[in-house]
Amino acid sequence: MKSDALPKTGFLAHASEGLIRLLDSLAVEVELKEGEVLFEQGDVGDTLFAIISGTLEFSVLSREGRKLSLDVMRPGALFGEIALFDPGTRTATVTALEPSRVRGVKNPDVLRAIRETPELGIDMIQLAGERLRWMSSQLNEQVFLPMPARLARKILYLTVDPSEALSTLKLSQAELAEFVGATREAVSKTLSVWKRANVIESTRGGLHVLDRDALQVMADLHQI
Amino acid sequence: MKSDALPKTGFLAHASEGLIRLLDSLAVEVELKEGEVLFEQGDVGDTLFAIISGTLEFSVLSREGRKLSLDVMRPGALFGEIALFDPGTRTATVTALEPSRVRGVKNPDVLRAIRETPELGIDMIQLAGERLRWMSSQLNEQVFLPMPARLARKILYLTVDPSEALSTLKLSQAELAEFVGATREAVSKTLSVWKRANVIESTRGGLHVLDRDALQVMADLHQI
DNA sequence: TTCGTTTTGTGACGCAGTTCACAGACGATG
DNA sequence: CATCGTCTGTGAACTGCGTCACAAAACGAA
Repeated sequence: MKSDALPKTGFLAHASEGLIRLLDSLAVEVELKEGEVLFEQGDVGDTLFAIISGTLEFSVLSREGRKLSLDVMRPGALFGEIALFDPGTRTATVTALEPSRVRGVKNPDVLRAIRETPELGIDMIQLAGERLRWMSSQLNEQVFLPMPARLARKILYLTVDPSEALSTLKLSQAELAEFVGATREAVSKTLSVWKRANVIESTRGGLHVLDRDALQVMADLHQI
Repeated sequence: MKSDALPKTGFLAHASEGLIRLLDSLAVEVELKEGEVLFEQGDVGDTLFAIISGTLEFSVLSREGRKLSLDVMRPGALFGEIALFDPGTRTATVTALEPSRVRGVKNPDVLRAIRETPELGIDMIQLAGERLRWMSSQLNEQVFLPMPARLARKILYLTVDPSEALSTLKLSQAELAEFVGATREAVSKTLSVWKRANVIESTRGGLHVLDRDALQVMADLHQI
């Protein structure tokens, strides 16, 4: 079961000992294949997860099945905290982008642990705070920024990963479009312009950032 | 200072004793005039607030000064929880819509109280969970729903208040537009249609809901 | 190599909402 | 009651982006 140690990256990098212990002792490990769904928006769930290895996608769905991807989560990330204390349905869908392993702790176990170790409660509130801040920024971008600015931001955000060499992003234009909340065609047209301006270069199923500063400018510009 | 007892509505209705005691003993009361800003997006803040009386507006701003109003908060509501444990700036602006009184507790006091009474930490996490769920639904609506559906939803949401008689909403069309994330003109045109269909009636600076069910339908329709 | 499939590139067209520009309507205030 | 500022209604023009409709690459498999 507990095949590997917890990564010391992401949220876990600065988590309290109580949380580490909780994840080490009471967690159940789950293995996910590429493309497999851990949970879906609307499911009832009472489990908090930590990523041991792999990358998972975090997205929300409209009633008609349109999808808005919000984040790619990496080892050390914690998620699923909403459903923990507020009994209800999941507000997002989490899918494995590659073979991954996560560890889950259930509601009652976390509650018990918090009553024993209040520090753990503070950890959880901090986690919720970060998520809230993040959601708030997403709402802001989606509402106020035009598509090209959102695209530039997502590309910048998704390529800050230190593990990836040279700012490469391996997402198809269709997937990128889901992150940006636009159509594949619109994304394709904007990327074409940026390619001609030597801001990025692209291959089938991926793209390189050549001029980060130029993208930074696009991200702030609210017209073209 | 503590001129009044805490209301037993909103989040405070089901809050733990520890939270009530915290707000009764360590909180500082603040009086707000109509239109006064309690805190602004970008401010640094470390205070959690509870509304004693009045109504406050919760909104986010774009860099260019465009505003998206998200909620009207009433007595018993708790807010400002993000900045509590995650040292950073406020993600929203809170303004008094009428003369109001709020009580605030500072970060260190809450932290100390949580370490003494873990139950309080669970309260806070639950609050954060509710807020997260709410933000998530807002993001969903803003991204996926066309303007008339968003308008119908906001009207329905803002008129569920039991204290107001007969589903009256006292907001100008310009203010409503800020809630919906659209222009005043667009809102005006949609309201005109609904008036002609006897779904609502409107006066200067306010509106009555006549046919809640019809609005309900509009809120779900994704076209027209 | 030669298919078949999945991605990418682009154009034509439509439409929801914005912007701009007024014209009335209402309610305060002198 | 006359006037002024703030709301409301509505049209015309513009536009960003979605929808539709292909064509051209890129890649895998046979």
